[in-house]
Amino acid sequence: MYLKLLSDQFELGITNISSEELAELGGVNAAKVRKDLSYLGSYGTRGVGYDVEFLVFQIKRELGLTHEWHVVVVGAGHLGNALAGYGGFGERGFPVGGVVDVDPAKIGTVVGGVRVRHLDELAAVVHSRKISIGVIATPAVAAQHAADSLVSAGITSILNFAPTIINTPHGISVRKVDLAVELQILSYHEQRRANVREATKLKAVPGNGRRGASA
Amino acid sequence: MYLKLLSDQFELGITNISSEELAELGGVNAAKVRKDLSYLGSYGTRGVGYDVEFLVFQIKRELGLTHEWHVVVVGAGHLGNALAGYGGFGERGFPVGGVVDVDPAKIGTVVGGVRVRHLDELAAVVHSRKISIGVIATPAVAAQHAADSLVSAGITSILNFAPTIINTPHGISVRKVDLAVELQILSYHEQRRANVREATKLKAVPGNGRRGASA
DNA sequence: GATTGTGAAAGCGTTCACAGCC
DNA sequence: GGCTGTGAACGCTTTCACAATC
Repeated sequence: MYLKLLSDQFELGITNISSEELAELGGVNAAKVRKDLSYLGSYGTRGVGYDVEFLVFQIKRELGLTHEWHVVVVGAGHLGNALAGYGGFGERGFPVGGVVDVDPAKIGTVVGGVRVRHLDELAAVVHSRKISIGVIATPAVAAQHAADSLVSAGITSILNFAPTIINTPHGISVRKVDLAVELQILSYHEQRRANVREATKLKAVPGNGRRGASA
Repeated sequence: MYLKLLSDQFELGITNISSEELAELGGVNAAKVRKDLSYLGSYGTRGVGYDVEFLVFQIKRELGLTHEWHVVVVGAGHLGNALAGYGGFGERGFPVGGVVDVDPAKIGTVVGGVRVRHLDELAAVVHSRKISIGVIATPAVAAQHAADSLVSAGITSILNFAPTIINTPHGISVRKVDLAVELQILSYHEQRRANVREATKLKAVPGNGRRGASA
């Protein structure tokens, strides 16, 4: 959040910012901002504030965003195509270094600017392009095989879009984007809204108020 | 998490479960399980445990998952196609009730089992199919217009896949799936691994150990 | 005078421990 | 005896408040 806010401010030409201003932008407490930023080091100036550009650099350094991380996408279907062509990938420091699939019809086609190669060549692709992150964009049944192939190829960070949980050895970082869970959270909000509407409707009917109910 | 674990156990034929067993499965504390479940009501039986099927129903009821929530996908590109055809959508209670786009070439084609209609017809699609959740799968530049159209059509829950933040009136639930943030988290893990490798390498070189460093 | 950096206090979620119940 | 439900204890995160610094 700090990286996003500070980058935006820098784009707007703001060179210096106080914890109070930053807290306002992020909707959090100013003391929390100062304590959070203090973990990076003592980069503020008392009576002045923080240098926006310097802080952006320090946060990027901590997150490992001072250089690019190449990603390989496993699966050249609609999802693989969407991810490889996604505006937020290459532009934000994660260029697509490779796309692999098992479908002969897809191998050789160009997706996201790179030529699709066979899953069996994954290790070669990973090593020649210095790829460090793998993205699984296969159907559920192929996800575990994709994960095993990525681990064999030396990948230690995996982003899983398949609707199934993958098993990996200890030491591998896995993030799962679960669309069903996202929708479940939204459905919970919808359900609460429906409950409120229901309660309001009941209250509006005379004689239906709960007896003895206090404010 | 409880819903997932309990559903899995029910599939396996387990009809009763103790907080201890459930805690073990979820890798959490048994007291936490009991306290969490107590918010649903007192559905356990002392000396026995919880009825798995009953608990699954109660959790689903709380989350609003006892009936289906129809979704409309805005954007029939690769991402829209991937989402509409995603294994975790319809099967998990979120059938795709409509897909809309603005590209004349896409209108009329079939995506995820439904015919693509024009964005201008969104309100009609939403009302005729009783749709309550909108999914934005457009390029960044079109996302705000998509959001405005969804809100105008009466949608109150939006799942945003576009790489930009959308503005909505108060009372609208918005979830954003930010691929760049997912990758940033993985890059942080990679960076830490790289730091550890670096530190190990330095330690391995004789005479490079930090003087006065304790265990 | 303004703002940071940080000990101390407050707040909050988690865990313990046991009374209550089957 | 076994297990739940929950008040109390604990520990971590957030916020306050102010000395240190520009």
